Amino acid sequence: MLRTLPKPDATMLRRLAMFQGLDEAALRDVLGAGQVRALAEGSTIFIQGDPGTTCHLLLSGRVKIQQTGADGRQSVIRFIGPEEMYGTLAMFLKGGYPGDAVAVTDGVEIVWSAQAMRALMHRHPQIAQNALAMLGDRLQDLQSRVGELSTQRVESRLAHAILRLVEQAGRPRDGRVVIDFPLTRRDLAEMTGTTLHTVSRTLSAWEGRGIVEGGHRRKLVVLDVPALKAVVEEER
Amino acid sequence: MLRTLPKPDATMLRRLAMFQGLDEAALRDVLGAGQVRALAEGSTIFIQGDPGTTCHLLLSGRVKIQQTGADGRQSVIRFIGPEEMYGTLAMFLKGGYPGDAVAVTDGVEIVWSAQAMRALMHRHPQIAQNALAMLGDRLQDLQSRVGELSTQRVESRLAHAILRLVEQAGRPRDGRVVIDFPLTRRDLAEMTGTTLHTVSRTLSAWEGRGIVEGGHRRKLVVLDVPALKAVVEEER
DNA sequence: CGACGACGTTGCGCTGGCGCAAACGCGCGC
DNA sequence: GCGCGCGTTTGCGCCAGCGCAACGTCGTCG
Repeated sequence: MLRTLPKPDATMLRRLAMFQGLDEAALRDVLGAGQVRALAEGSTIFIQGDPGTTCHLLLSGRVKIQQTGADGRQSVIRFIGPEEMYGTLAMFLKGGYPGDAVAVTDGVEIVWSAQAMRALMHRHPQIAQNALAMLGDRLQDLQSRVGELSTQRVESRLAHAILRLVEQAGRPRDGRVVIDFPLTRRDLAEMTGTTLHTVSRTLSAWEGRGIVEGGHRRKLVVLDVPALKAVVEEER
Repeated sequence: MLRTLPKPDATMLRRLAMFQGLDEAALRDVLGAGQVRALAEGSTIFIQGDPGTTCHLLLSGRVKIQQTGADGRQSVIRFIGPEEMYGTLAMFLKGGYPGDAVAVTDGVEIVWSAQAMRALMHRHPQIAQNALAMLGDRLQDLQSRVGELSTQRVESRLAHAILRLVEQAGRPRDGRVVIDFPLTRRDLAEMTGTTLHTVSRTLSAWEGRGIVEGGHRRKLVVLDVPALKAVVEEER
């Protein structure tokens, strides 16, 4: 598993927000500083609280970031898809990684040591600028979620969460949208701040109305995206 | 109001996380690029959605950052106290300022244009690094609040919010802690994602138990900090 | 191939907290 | 000094959603 895999083309990095505005040579420099490795489904990549010593770029597969609160309650912070970075800010945080990272499917990623990334940022200040902009976006996103959590009701929040997943990981397939990685009711509950019971009930109701189709685990099919959007908009 | 006021000592900046690790000359450079100005109670400093063209450092007084959601619902993001910066990330955000900033008391601040701040970051890369670390902290804080909002109940959230205020703006006064800037029940409600009714009820209850003392508006006195902490910890 | 375990579904009762509504008190402006 | 208005308090009814619990279903491993 720790065997080094062949590296992808440096031009791939150009698509990433993190490496915007870098020239060819810089991209090769960036790529050269990282290690490619495989991720096995279910394996833990880093653990909440550990000092942030790595930066990750997922090439394929899917990774779940989850947090355990002081009271032991879990919450799912986000899902990472191909060509997304994660664990990047931990190197700047006193508390280390803010959550656990677990591979929910097999996958491949590039890893940089925090040291290497710091050196890269030093050699190419544009990266730090980009990181700042990305963090800003994340912050904004989180802030909107705070607003959402406190004002919307469960149904809206769930609809919103699923729409995010559709946006990020949805695979259109003759009119429907398929989210085909292991996504439990518990995950959805922890993403929306509710219980798996309520998620199950709501999803059942939607299934009855032809909005979604819940395969039993590891698959969620959205039949009617507009209907979900309607649920989000729904005034109380 | 737009009259330029005398600038404070450059060494003051050294206390700020944003300017850690800068030498004397750099601090003077930073200070020189900003403008000092007065803030009148009730005045609006910037408006949600406007392009982020300024960075602010509050010297005295108190500023409230609030957000209006798509559904028109308001939420209070945070309160700014002396020696805190705000509006700093808006220059990196596509959406401009993420919220409105309103002075809740008279005050004095330093303002930099986004241009000037960008130039400063370019001349002193350490500032960008510091900004990254600060953003990271903010992100972490927000993430914990997301968890809190979704799992804790109103009472805990309210207690937590008040404790934050005590921490940040509390003035110890013979055993009690006084928060002496205009803080309405509505503000507290919008900070904790509840209604002013529930806040009022809860505060009344606490008043009965000798935990707080609610002056009618513009003042909140916390008599028993440990009791509040106990409320936060309280298992369901 | 049978049993176990993880995940999902559903019913039921309870309650925290919201919406509505009315009354009150403090401070401000006239 | 008087009245008006904002902020607050409090009562009441209601319902979304949680906790508990039992049951169903699928995948897996011995």
